[in-house]
Amino acid sequence: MPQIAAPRGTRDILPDEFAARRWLLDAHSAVAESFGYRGIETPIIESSELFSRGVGTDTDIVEKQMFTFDDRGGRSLTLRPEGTAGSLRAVVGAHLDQEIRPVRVHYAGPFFRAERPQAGRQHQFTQVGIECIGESSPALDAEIIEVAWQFYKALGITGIQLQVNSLGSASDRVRYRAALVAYYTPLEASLCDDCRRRLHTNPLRLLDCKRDARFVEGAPLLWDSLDRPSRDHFTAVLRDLEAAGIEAIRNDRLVRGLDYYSDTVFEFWHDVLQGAQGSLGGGGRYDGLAELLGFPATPATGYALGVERTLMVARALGTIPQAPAAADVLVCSVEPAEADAAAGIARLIRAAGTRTVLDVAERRLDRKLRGAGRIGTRVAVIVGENEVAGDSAVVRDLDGHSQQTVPIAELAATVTRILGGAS
RNA sequence: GUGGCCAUAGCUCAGCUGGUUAGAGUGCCAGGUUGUGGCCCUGGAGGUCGCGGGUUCGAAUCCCGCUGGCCACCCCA
Repeated sequence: MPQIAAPRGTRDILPDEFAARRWLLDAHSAVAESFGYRGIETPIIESSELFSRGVGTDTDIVEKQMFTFDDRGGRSLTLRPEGTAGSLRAVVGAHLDQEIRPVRVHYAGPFFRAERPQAGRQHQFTQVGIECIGESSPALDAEIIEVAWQFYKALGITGIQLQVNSLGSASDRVRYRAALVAYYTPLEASLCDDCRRRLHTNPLRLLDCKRDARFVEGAPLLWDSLDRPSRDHFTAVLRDLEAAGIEAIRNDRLVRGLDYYSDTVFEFWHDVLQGAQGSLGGGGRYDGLAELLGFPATPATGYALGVERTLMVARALGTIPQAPAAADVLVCSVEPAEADAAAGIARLIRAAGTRTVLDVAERRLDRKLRGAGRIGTRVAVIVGENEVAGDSAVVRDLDGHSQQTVPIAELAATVTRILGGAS
């Protein structure tokens, strides 16, 4: 019978990697909370409509990357492809923004997109993110970027490249889109296949075509279509970033793949990862999203960062801390006759708050001690015939190569002292 | 979704133009040391050669399909 494997595009997180992820996730929570963000968790399945209306029907995500299915009542549900729409639905739906403004929240969890899998691109992937909901101040755009910046710093990741741009208001974008289409339409015959498609589906995407770069040079600039408030907003964001000591690279061709963005958009890149994998995360302002979802107009801004890709960078840079040993102490019996006594001693040591592994297998003592070295415990406690007779145990300091016979009453304290002193 | 590369012990890989018992290193288990680790020596277990079909006297090796991984593109985390 064929063995069952994890589905295509999904992976198991085994203990070594689990520790590294927890390190990253804890760092993100800690940094976000240091800015006053509070944790939230929203459903992994949502109404398909949340994304078709929120993210946009013409986006790649909604067109071809969603895992969608009908529930038993015939309602269309979707495995969430991104976190912003759900977070906004949750916060505004619960009227949290009626109590405190802005509402600052952070989250972490799995997301799903049905693209062809590749390193750093899986059907199921993980993002950490924050959303700042209820106010339109440019200071908040700068604030969320600073949170991300501090997060990378906490991970020891240097060399992050921050790109920023402004998409302007919804009406600015309509105006700009028209200007772009007017510019490209006469050129249509000379465009690459992808660009001809983009011209009709998502004209803003024309800007990041690599093949038709020569046309991009002469294309109208987004900035020229922005009205005064949007220009002022973006100028203020740039000023705040500079004041925070964050280097931002203006990229007037940066357009994000989701329809709900307006004004500030940004992305984080790192060049130790090749190609598109270097895109670590991004975000921006989405003042129009709440209305698209049927809620009262509510300005908001936020970001989402890819956990797997960030870990790839941290691994490449060697900033992931060594995973702690699984336990501090190995308790082993010498002969099967001492198994019960050894188990009791292990309980005693655990009760004192020390992580303890018990080995009462029928094998030679030297193999058990070798196992202690493999696990990485710093202390071995040996329980043999003599020790049981004397209500004691041998406590061996594996780093210090010394050992002593200790009465059971003093065992836990002795172990704690060795562990405390050795580090 | 489009195109390309790849798939052999738990892991990293070797296996020449098809040839009979598929190997190495490492890890695992055991013995050397009838109660003391990290080194060393010896032995052992462990493989439907990703899956299915085809060509052939004979397939890990050649062909086709499938599955999975990787790479580029699209796009994005």
